[in-house]
Amino acid sequence: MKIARVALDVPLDQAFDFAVPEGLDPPRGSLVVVPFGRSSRVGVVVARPGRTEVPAERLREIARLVEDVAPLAERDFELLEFCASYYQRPLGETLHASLPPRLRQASRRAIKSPGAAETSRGPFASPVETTAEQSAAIERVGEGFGRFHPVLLAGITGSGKTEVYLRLIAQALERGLQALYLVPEIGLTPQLEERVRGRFPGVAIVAAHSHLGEGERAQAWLAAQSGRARIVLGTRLAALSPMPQLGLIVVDEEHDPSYKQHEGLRYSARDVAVRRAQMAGIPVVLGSATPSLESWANAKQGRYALAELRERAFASASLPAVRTVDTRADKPVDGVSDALLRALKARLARGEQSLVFLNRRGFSPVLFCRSCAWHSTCSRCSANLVLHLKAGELRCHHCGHRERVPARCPGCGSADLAPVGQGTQRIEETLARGLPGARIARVDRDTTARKGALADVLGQVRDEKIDILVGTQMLAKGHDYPRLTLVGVIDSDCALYSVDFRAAERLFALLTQVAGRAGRAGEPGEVLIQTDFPTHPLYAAVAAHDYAAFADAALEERRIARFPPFAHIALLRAESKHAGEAAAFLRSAAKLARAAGGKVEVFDPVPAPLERKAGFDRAQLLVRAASRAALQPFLRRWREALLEKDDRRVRWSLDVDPQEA
DNA sequence: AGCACGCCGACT
DNA sequence: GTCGGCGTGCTC
Repeated sequence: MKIARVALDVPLDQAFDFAVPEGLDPPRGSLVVVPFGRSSRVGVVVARPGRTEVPAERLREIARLVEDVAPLAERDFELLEFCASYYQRPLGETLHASLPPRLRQASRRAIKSPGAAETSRGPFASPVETTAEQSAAIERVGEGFGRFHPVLLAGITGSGKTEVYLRLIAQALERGLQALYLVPEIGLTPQLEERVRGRFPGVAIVAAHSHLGEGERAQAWLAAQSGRARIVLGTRLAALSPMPQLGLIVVDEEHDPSYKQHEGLRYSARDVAVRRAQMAGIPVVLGSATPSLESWANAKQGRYALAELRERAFASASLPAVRTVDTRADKPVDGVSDALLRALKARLARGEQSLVFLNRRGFSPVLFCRSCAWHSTCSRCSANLVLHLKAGELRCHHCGHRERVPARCPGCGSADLAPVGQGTQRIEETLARGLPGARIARVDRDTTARKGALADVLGQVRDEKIDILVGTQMLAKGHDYPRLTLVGVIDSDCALYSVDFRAAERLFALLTQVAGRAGRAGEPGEVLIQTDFPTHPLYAAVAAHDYAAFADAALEERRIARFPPFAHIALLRAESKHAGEAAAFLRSAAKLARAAGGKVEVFDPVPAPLERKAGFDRAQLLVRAASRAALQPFLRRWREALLEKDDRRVRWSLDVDPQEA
């Protein structure tokens, strides 16, 4: 009897054996439909053992192959095996995470198969000349075709990194290879997709991201897997899409935190991309104006090649002048300092556009009672409820809970309730009051919930129907505004005293990115950062446009603290509805870890940054090792021990290379 | 994860 | 007397 070992989308480490029916002989990597329990599921054949331990009466038969899907190629399969092993997740779950939702369904509608498209192999003309720096970068990467060749492309905003990517992709296509182009976010910015399509006429290009419909997702995946698609342009999920002739990987904005998945298989698409390039023996370009400290250290230590773009691609575009506004002297009124208000007025008078950036939506982050010190808190989370004045609601930004704004204090009955602090709504209101006649648009998750709403606003900005944009970090990413000459930053100091070890790195990246929005088309840009710490070295480095100075100082701090990239860490997260049980679980997990120890340092369990979320008590436990080689086998042993003592009242997960710790 | 089974509390 | 809470075990 023929046997197939099948991995299913269940959080179990083992695969399940099935009998293979007459006439079928599915190789490893095949997608099959199997009866499981009382339902039918899609599984992936992970092995074809000669025999099975499962008694014949319990062995069930594979129902059928999943139609129209070729088996996963061995190289793609091995990448997913690596991910499962490295990120400590069951193989079945990992394989399924890489499949588009529609292919995971045992019964589904047919997927429209696009005809075999002719695809152009170039040569592809470029509409622009490259600078000497760009040419050097292209050469630096291009010499690595056909071998593993990781390159960090560190290029200031506006230095023309995209042109470098496109020229390299052209080279890959001309060699008959596929290219994978990863970006942090694509569903909201169709411009890039248009640009890529415009650049490669006649080439089959697919986008892969979570904003696609299920049918489109499945089609894109199949096109990538069959080799029909020559360019896959996508977000982190595209890092796992199968590509038989992959010849080049580009990871744009490689420092961006959205490359890390925060649930299930907690992979870093950037790290997976590098590993994938290594397995396939191909070049990978990591591009950023503010590289992650990991990549910067890799480049400095020679593990990655380094290509730098220090000048803007258009000589006319100078870097913006970045200045701090000392908010101890120039006290902001309702969030806005006099200096910022005056600068905005000057732009209005000149018919230029401005952007005011504040990473907090809503009207004010808390409602406060002046007679009894009551303040609005979420009953299910350890967080304040944010006042959303227009909606007349208090909302929790962590669990989604909402309630009506009380007319009187729930604590003492006083009517003296005051909004404390600023959100984007309040800044919008402050500016409308201070700048009568200005055309202001707010852009945050609340105003862009509707599909296409963001594109509409950005269109209005382009058509110069908007004078001032107020918004959250949604505005920081990739859009170009030719008439925008001023960026105001309202309150970024909170990141300076965050407990998160990456907070400074993220703030530097964010400020550099928003600063890059100012003054692109020949007009000089200005950036005003409101702060209580105008002489802080981080702001000084942002003002000097000196990433290297910031990064080298930050790396030195990491070295002293023995944090990544000078150590490798993992976080065991636990949560429970029952008070204290998450912490208790972690205490015994720490004991197990110390027993299994070896070269791994085990910290004490601590409450999670958001200690209570949606009614769950949350805690975490950090472990640290000098190298991946020391950490990985420890994690494997530890996880097995934790699975043994599994307590269903506690949900737990391991986060390898966590973003926060 | 789902889904069944099974054993104790408050209600049509 | 039952409905249903969640603790436990199992899925080839």
